[in-house]
Amino acid sequence: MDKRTKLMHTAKRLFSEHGFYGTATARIAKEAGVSNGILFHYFPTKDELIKAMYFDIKDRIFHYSLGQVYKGATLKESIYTLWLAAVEWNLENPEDFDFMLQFENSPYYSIEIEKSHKYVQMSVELAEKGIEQNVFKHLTPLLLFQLMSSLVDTTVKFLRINPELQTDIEYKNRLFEIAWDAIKK
Amino acid sequence: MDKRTKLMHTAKRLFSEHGFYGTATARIAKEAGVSNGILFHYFPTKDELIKAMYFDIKDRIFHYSLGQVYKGATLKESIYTLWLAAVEWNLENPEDFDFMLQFENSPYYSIEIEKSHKYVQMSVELAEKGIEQNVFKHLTPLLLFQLMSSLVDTTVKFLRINPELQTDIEYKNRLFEIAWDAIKK
DNA sequence: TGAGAGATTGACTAATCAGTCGGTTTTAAA
DNA sequence: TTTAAAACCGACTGATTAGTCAATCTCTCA
Repeated sequence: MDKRTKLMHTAKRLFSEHGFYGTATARIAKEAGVSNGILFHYFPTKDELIKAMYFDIKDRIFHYSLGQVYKGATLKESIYTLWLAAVEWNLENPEDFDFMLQFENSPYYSIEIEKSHKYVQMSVELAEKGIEQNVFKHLTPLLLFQLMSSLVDTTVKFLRINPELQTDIEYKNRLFEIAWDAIKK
Repeated sequence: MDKRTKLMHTAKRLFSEHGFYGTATARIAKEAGVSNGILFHYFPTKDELIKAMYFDIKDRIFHYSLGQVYKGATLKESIYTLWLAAVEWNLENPEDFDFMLQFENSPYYSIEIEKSHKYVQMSVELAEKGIEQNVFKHLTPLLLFQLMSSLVDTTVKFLRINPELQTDIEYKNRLFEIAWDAIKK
């Protein structure tokens, strides 16, 4: 693993555990087993490191999710697949999940950053389709996406403290119905 | 206004603007117009200050909300009243809202802290009632509350970037239906 | 082989930070 | 009026911080 990746892994772990505030750059470098200088070689500032990590995580969840949906699926099937992919990815990557929550609720975050990512753009397009087909409530597509996202987050938080339910696909389906009922007409 | 309150006001503004990380205690004291020492007289550590602010905000939103619900209301009416109270309170107190989002998604937060507050306890009791009456989905009461909360947050974020909709009560009712559909059976 | 570019080091620094402390003023009750 | 506690001040400190830099190493390709 190259040092840039090592740094991001270590940073993710420390940030999710101690927050942006509680994590010194020197500590990241030390625990990653690299020199202090190389951190600033790859990431000019601590903020750049944080932002780079955000885009890296979004990229990974995007490619993971995209691999799951298939062409012939109905709208509800597609939404279900994306919902489930998001839930499971976040459960399997708890540090990424914690990092994202912190980042998206910090002053770093803005609506421009959110809109700039393909993952959001794809989801918004899907929302538009659902509205056109009169399946979704007639609301701003971006809002529908944000509602879904926040329900995914809440679901993940809940399944994290109830791990015995994580393998119960029947229960997960019931959790999906919450999100579906929220946006469907 | 006493100095303790002044400090909390200033801290809230600075934290919501620059985050916990970006706000020095010395700056809080300076902009509050008090000495550095008095901050640590009232709050032994920066963390204590942050936690005290959390409980203060929860208290205020709790008393505000409680004043709105009336005895004879149906379950849906009560939920609507609480939903609307939360949305409007957060819109009117954007700094409190930003602070809460940051806090609740930071490593400071835990499920124990959440459960410890009366606001949460009251909401959970209401959720239990809804489940008993077969009006809500049969899920953990705490989960139903958390779902509602996250939908309130998303709604507030949305109304913040669309201020022209903030006075449109008809539109707000449609936004409430999202949350209602999510939890109702 | 050699030259140039990028990767890597770790000691270093200037600034900033949370928290302390010795002392003064204000408050309120006795 | 006395007294003691609480409020208050701001200079101070030791630790920590993000970020720099001059030097060395490693890789690549001509």
